[in-house]
Amino acid sequence: MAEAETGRGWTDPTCPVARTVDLVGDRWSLLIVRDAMEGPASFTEFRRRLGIARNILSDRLRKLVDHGVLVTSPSGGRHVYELTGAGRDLFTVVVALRQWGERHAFADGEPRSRLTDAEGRPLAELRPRGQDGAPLTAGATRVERVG
Amino acid sequence: MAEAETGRGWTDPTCPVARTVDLVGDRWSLLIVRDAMEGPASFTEFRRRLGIARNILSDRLRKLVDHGVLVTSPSGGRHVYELTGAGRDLFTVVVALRQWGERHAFADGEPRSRLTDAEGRPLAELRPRGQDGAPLTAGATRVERVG
DNA sequence: TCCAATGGTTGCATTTTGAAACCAAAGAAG
DNA sequence: CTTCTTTGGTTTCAAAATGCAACCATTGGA
Repeated sequence: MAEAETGRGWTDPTCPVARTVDLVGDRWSLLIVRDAMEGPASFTEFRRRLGIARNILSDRLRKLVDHGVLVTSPSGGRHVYELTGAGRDLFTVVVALRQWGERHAFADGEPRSRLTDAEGRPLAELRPRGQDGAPLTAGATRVERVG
Repeated sequence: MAEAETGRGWTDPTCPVARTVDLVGDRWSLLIVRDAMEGPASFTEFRRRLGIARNILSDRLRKLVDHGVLVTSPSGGRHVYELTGAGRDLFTVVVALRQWGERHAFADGEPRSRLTDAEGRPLAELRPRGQDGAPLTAGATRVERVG
């Protein structure tokens, strides 16, 4: 039943937002991807860092592999999970979630982890922009519906 | 029990990514926010567009209001839900999810909705960048852990 | 040969989800 | 003022997802 949603079963088949949520929008997948951004990791490493139940982790890793987000090398003893190109491409989503959380999910002064460049400087804030580079609010955009 | 996670109960209290996932990372909240981006909407409008169960929609709307993502005007007969500033700020997250879905969640030629500017042109692709504007991959960044 | 570590799977109880039925308030229709 | 429809829910209950604990299989030493 890991493949049950490949053909139909999408929440909203024509919406790319809904498809992404269907694939990685549960409580754990994006946190697994977040940790995988720091490098290949084993089942046990994910488990220690996330405090996730074993069977849930097993299920999520299998689904992420099925969906082409992770690959695993089934060599002896110790499996290592690593992001694919599609998985690394989720970096933008993770950063967007992180920046929103920094702005809206903490009280002033609460301790929080930070994402920086190699020299310890914070990243620029992500912002939707037009092809000309001008920032766009939601009101300045339109969804072209296909149906 | 809508407030049970305010004090503790976070999946990973110091991580802004995890906090955001705790707040809006279920199967429906981000789709509600996505639709709310197109303008204020009523309970019934959300229900028709999403095909969501009534009680789940009721619960999610209440939580999103509690979390400061939506506001509702409890005037007669018909409630209207509208994004707050924090809610509109989720636009970046929605666009990031949409762009990833466009790249990785469709087979070639499958019909899909598109997001454009007011003139029908596609948006620029979101990319994490340093303060100097240079694109950054995950490998070129670090998470400063606080614990 | 035994033993510990890794990478899981299998119950089973709890929680979340969802479909359908029910309820209440506000207009509109008569 | 009474009835009917629309809107905005709540309640109920079955099914699915979740998580804890126990168990199993393979690998690689001591």
